[in-house]
Amino acid sequence: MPDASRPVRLAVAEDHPALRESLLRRLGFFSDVEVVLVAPDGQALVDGLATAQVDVVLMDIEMPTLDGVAATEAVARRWPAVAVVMLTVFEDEARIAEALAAGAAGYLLKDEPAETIVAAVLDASRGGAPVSDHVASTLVRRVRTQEAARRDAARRLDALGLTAREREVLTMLATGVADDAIADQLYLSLHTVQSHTKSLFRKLDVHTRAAAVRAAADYGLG
Amino acid sequence: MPDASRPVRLAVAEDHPALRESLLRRLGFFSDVEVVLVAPDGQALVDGLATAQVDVVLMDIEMPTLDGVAATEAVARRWPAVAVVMLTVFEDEARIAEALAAGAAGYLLKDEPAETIVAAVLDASRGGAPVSDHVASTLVRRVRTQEAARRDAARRLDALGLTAREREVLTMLATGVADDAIADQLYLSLHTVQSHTKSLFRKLDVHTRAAAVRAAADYGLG
DNA sequence: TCGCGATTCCCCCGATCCGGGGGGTTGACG
DNA sequence: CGTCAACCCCCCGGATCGGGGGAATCGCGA
Repeated sequence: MPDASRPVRLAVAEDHPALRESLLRRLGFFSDVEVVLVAPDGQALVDGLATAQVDVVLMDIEMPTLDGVAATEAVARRWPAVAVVMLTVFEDEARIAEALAAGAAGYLLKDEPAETIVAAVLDASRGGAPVSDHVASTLVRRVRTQEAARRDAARRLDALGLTAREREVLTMLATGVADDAIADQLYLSLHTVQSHTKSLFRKLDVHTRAAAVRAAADYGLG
Repeated sequence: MPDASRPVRLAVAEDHPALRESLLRRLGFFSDVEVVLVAPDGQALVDGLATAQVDVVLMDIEMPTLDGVAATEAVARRWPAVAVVMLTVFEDEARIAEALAAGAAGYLLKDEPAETIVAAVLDASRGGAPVSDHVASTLVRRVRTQEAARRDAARRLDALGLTAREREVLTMLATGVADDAIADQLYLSLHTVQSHTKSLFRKLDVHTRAAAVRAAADYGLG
């Protein structure tokens, strides 16, 4: 963990020579970051990290020998204290999610001015999650869509008019448990559980247990 | 849609008088936003929007008569061109997701300086999704967790060593379709499908069709 | 007070499923 | 050229499922 009194020790992984030099030159104007490692590909970065003391990595995605996502995964596994910030031209949701899942702390687009990149590096070194505006917008859209779908599913589930007991039985049924096991766990007769499942099938408009499990999953149960 | 030549027309919904006045005073120093509507609760905001021309709303969450989330939902439904930016002390993921699902364009925490709030309002008026650093961090964490879980599920699915045909059958089975229907759709004999499902049950380590559907859902199929 | 829905329990029966078993053909890979 | 995995087909018996009845109790609101 760096403290505020010394510059953040930075590694840069970028295969394109011109972009790399341009980035290094622009970073050179800032005294609060110090580039201590430069790598033309992911493998070189991982090798270099074995000896260099690094706080933050600025990571390109498209690189030979070991791409940015795989390199991020390797760094996150072997040096969990190192914060990786992606710096790339790709702004699609899949790529962003992939990088974050691999363990990236932040995600910047390459058109950011140097001040923003430096601020992001400092933020990441303090445990923050710096993202470009456009990336934040993508994340917001993703969460919005997911959450709206979840709420809509819950609303449709409510609209089915299930009783409390039916909902309870459905929740267990949704996990793949058989009727007799449900009966045991709810202290009911097998006949009673079958009676409830019959009502459930009618209300869910399904005719097989498997379809009921599927429907329950679609409604967000389990 | 506002253009750059005129100030952004802003509405403020905040029930706490002192906070509201403080916010209005601080916003007053900026010429690129103009507060055209002030409401002490969600209902008053919605009523006011019927007559006022507003580009962006700064919305508190805890308010009487109509809370910020419900008000956001109402605004998003009736005036989809109006961008709502939450401005609140709540920073928990559930609250953030709820607000975004309701249609909020951005989400700011109340300790932001006035410059940041104004910049966020301008961003929102241009279709952006302004979020405080801490909120971005929460969104990143959420996406990271989800995506990592998804990838892990896919990895475990691969580890099962299903054949292409089995995977195909499982995908259909997971939707609740019966064996004979699977046979029809894949141009197979019922016996063949049953043969595949037997292998699937063994590899998935389940003993009922319902549990298989459940397992498939857990592995991210469907 | 009356009725209605929710909950619980029970019976029956045909269709389907589950888990064994058995084989045959093809194609890839050593 | 063998062999092994994948794919396909078949049989059967016991268990379960799905759908059809009916009935008693209880609580809550009309």
